[in-house]
Amino acid sequence: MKDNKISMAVIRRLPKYHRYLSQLMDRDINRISSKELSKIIGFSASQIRQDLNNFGGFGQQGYGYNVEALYREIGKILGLDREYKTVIIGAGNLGQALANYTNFSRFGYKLQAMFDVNPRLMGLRINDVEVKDVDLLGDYVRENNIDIAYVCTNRSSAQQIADILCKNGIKAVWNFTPVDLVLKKGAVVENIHLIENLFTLSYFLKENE
Amino acid sequence: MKDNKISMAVIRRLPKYHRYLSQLMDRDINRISSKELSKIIGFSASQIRQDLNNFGGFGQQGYGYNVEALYREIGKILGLDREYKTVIIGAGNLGQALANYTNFSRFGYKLQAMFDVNPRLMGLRINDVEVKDVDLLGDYVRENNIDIAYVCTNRSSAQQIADILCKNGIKAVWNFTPVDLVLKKGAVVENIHLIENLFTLSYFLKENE
DNA sequence: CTATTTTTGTCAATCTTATAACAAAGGCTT
DNA sequence: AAGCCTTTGTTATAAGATTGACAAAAATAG
Repeated sequence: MKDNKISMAVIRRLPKYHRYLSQLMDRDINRISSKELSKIIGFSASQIRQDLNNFGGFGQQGYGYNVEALYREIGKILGLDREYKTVIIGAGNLGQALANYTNFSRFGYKLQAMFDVNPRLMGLRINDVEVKDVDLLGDYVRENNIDIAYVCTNRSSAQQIADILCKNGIKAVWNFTPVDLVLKKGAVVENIHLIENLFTLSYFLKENE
Repeated sequence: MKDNKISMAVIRRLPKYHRYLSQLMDRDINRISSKELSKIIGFSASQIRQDLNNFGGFGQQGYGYNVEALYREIGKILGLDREYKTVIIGAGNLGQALANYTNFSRFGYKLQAMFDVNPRLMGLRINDVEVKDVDLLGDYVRENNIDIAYVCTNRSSAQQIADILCKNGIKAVWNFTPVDLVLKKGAVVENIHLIENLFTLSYFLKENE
């Protein structure tokens, strides 16, 4: 497996490969060519071969790719071969929705605790996880070696929460607030900017008319 | 305003311009150069100028861009100069979270109704919007000329819902399920694939170590 | 009113990403 | 077992996106 600088475009396609391979496994298909995969996933066969070849030759000429092996390899590349301790900050509807997603846990993202400012939510248990006072966040993250924090607060407290997280050694932040968080060098971030996605949707709606 | 084929990369940056311009307006700044904007938004000044120039020369040499005018122009490009009738399918935590977002309504996305299969949720009012039986979805969409549907169902019913929506003239689908929906030609789709975003986050986490 | 500074719009160059082409490897058929 | 067919890995080519450079326009300063 060569490791020299995979392009962003490739990385962002990997989860989709992973998902489609999982589907193939469900259908008990254990072999697939780039051409067949192209048909169902919508990327060109050439692109698929080139993408996968970034990580070493998983395929075999005249045969194609072994679905299960490829699925596992891509999982490994994405870091799904280990567990992550996660917390949710903001126990509103969105935070609760994320807490209830069984899928995340299935792939190794283990929710340890939730935090909120609202005293009425504290002590509540959602999907067997307790909502704690956000004042305890920093200590909790540090003492429990939390890997990933899902930030579902409102816009105004997001950066302040991010600062607390970074100060206490968070490794990754999943940001659901409409703010571009500034993090320390040790931490990475991915954003779900809902409103931006909705705006592009209405752009395409107009274009399509 | 030239209209000949704007690239996808540009489109996806527009909402971010819109957001930062809004911030500038809040701070009563009514003029900005590409260089200054570059510093706060993080795109290169050259890219900013080229992006904006796709839609016609909004700037003025020696002066820069008028913040409010530019904000309004980008809003217009994104289709924010009109209202959209929306529905939510799936009134679980996520559906409820979306129903409670005041931001969407502020930008013209007006929630008309919610739908669910669960009889216990029917009749419930969330943020003043009623949860209806999903069996009524098709008729409702057609009769009320719904523009956009937010699909927050589980994976297994998503495509079936999409078919109903298309058959009844939906124009856009905002898809929160981990499925790639197949739509009729008249409809556009944007996906929020949470798990894919989370996977890339753990990839970056590993890379960053 | 003139000179200087700022800053855009735009063209050219570079860098990145995607597609096409094809030799080499290996499976499959008869 | 021989020959044909499939399919990869990889290189070459094309397309797309970003950055750099600079003339022309307009503001600002003196």
